Amino acid sequence: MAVSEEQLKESLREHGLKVTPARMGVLRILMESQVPLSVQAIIEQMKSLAIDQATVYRTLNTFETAGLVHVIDFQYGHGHYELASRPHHHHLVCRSCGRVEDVEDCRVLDIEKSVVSKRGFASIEEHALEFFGTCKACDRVA
Amino acid sequence: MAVSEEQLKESLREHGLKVTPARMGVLRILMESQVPLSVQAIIEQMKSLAIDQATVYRTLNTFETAGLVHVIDFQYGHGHYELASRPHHHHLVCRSCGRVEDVEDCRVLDIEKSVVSKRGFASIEEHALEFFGTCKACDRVA
DNA sequence: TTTAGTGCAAAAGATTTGCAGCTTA
DNA sequence: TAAGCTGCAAATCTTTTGCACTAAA
Repeated sequence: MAVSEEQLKESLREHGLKVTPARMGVLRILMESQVPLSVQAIIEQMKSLAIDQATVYRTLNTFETAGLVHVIDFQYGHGHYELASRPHHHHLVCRSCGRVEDVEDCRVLDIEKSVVSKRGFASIEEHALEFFGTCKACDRVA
Repeated sequence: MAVSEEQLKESLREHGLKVTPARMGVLRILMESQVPLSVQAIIEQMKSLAIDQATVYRTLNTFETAGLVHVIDFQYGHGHYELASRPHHHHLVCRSCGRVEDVEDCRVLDIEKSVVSKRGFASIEEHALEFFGTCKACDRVA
């Protein structure tokens, strides 16, 4: 879980970014999280480092442009950030408790291939796939 | 493309909603659109009917709760609304020009089944799948 | 008539930006 | 040192809400 300073610095440099306390902080939070985080959750955690929210927004945008993070949509009206370095996967979201699980099994590539060949599209760079349902714990309560 | 007043009224009543000019207007805009629309685009169109933006927001929330519309995420930071009555499909979005095409071919159900059986989830109610790429027109220009 | 919907204006939230000062490479 | 970050405060934008009034069933 714990991430070393060196890992953080190396990761930033690999993406051509300067090393600063704000970036180290945001990156550490994302690296140590098991689930995608909202901007607000990150801002909240960054307060302990006395980092301004404007900086958090700027940092996340920088990270996104640098390809360091992805934005995931859980249909809450705002995105959630996740490290782009994680292996390709999707999410399973419980609409009752908000619990999020990863889904490694991705068979979307077949669909992609046929979509590209049948359509007027030149290429597909990315796809987003999320599942929404009810987890067993919530189901038992209901 | 044109939608009759009767169709609009019937659709609203079917969902247990009162018939009002604001609702007829928003519903007509969604019915006549080939693509999912942002709230701002709808507000813009509703100005010609002298309907306030607060009413548009309220109307869209009402529609969503009533199951009349779905919100789609194109990763622009805000959702796009689409009629829920349309047959199940996904979207192909050109990141260059914003063009949106429907993808009828959905083979996600297989994934869903295995996800439910292997995981601690009781049920899956919905999934969201969007593709992002470059359309041929944009590809030629680039 | 009764309940629900709407306009208007204000409030609340979320995100972005200008600018001066500070830090990184 | 030069270029790029950051804090702070203000500006923008987006969405929600209170309330009096109006319209739908």
